[in-house]
Amino acid sequence: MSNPSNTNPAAPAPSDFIRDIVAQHVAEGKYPRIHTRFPPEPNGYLHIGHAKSICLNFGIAREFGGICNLRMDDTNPTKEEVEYVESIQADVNWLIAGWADKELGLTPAKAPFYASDYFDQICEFAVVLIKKGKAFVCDMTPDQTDEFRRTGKASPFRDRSVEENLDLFTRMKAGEFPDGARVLRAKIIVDAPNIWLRDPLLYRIKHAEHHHTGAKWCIYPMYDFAHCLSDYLEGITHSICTLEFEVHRPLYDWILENLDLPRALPHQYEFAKLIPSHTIVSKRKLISLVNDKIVAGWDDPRLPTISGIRRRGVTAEAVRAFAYHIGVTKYISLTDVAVYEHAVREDLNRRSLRRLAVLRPIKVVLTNYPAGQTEELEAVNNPEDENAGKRKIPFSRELFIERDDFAEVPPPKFFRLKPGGEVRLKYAYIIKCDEVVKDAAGNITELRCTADLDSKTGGATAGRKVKGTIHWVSAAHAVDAEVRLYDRLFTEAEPEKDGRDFKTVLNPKSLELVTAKCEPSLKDAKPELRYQFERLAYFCLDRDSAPGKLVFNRTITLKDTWAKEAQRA
RNA sequence: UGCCCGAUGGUGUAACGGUAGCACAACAGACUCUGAAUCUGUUUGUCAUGGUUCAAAUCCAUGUCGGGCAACCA
Repeated sequence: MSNPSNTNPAAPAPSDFIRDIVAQHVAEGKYPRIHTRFPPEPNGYLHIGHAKSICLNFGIAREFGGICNLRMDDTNPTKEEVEYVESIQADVNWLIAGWADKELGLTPAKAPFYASDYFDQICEFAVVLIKKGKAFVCDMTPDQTDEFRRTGKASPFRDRSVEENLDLFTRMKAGEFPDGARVLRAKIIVDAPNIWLRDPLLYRIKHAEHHHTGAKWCIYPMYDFAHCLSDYLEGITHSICTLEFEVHRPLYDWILENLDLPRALPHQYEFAKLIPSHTIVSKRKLISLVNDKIVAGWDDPRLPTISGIRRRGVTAEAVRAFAYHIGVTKYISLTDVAVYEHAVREDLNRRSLRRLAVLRPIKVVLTNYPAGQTEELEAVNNPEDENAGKRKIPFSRELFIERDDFAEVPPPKFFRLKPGGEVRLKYAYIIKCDEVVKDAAGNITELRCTADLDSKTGGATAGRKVKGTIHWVSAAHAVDAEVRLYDRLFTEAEPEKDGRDFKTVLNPKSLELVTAKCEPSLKDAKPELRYQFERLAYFCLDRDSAPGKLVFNRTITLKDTWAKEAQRA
């Protein structure tokens, strides 16, 4: 178990500086209950970086007996869409299923939370600030506002009367002014060292339909105003976000502290977001990979999107184990994809059903095995799990083996099949290669071998030691499957290092299609199960499969020390 | 430029003034009817310079390097 806290209550829970703070608060009894939230903006698909945040927020709720709200941070109607709301919900549910479902906070309607559901209350808070003389309506153009804020100058509208501000804000809300004509601003410090305290914008005019509130509003709160108040309204105790919001924290606190709120205030804590190697995570660049048809869609198994990860066959448990391993700090670092791959392999090794399948077949004929005879051989489903049971595999005179498992001129330390050499067929016989048959062009078309008929697993000479064991499939019984061999999308750890165009370092072999020969039991492959094609890789059934048409995705290869060895030679 | 944050092996992380540990990676070996898994072992580290202290990765100062913010985005 890579994340002991997943199943073993006695194992140590993850520990990091944020959890230390939370634990301290729990010890002090500072809050009646720990309450976190995951607040994505519904303007794109969730990716592995979000997964880190989800695991952190839901994990804390889980470990400290709290709640974590999924909240759509939807304060900008021109960028957000229902399609994204739905995908976010699906991705979060998938990632926390069976792990933190009980910690998922839901609205009375059993739906996720929406910041836009608080627009009435947020608007009332704006009025409170105006009445306290702590907010004003500003008529400057966006360019002027930028200029004044950059240079630390006061807006000429800063000292409007409360009455005028109230009137203007009411009329903003009523739709009397066009987009951009006026904004509501907090009155804090015009030349504060922290830009976010230089009379920041609270509300702007946008005559736009909102995916959740429809045409009700033409003014929308800015992130800084909506976020802290949404947190407060939901009773959030620990508002955990990424490092770029660190400089916003004084504003977060200022708004809440200047509203005379009766309940305990939430506090913001920041951590470094995940930067995974060998991929890109930026929304804009992900979109361009999709639009340029470099990948097949948002859930292309090569993408680091949660939907892509899921389709690739990675389990939620593996993603959570990965999140556990990388930890949480304020240090911005590049996380080697090897850490992720290790978590995926560890999980798949434990749960996968072993199957025999040949990706690049070469025919083998056992000349001393009776034509027309078929045997059923017993095979173990999962050596890591006795309860997975056993199955039968048919064996006959003509077989397929992997092209890589035969070498006419074997390199040093090659202990697979070679002319005159012996190898064991897994669960079956030891065979010896007598003859290599080639076509006119010199391509190998067939290997003629003899089997040691007493060497069958369990048989008289079964104990004979041969160095290699290879997988195989009975030619007459094999079922074909389309197999999609996925690999890393980029050849470089940092595709955009030193400003290079990430499209120049795409891995040309990130997807390779083959038609594999599979053992017949794979006809009944199920989408919810995971398979290891022995000695090759882990696979899952793709949703493109149909009755009579098998499609498998390669999730990840087995570690291959031989490939490394062979490369060195 | 201003403000803010950070720096521990190749990579990621722990050590909360008292033996620098763990994971990944790499390498070597054992085992193996998966060149997988498993097991054993090995290599490699506190950004720099001062200071405080019996004792500093940890506290302080300065510097260096890296990052964030300076949207009517979040």
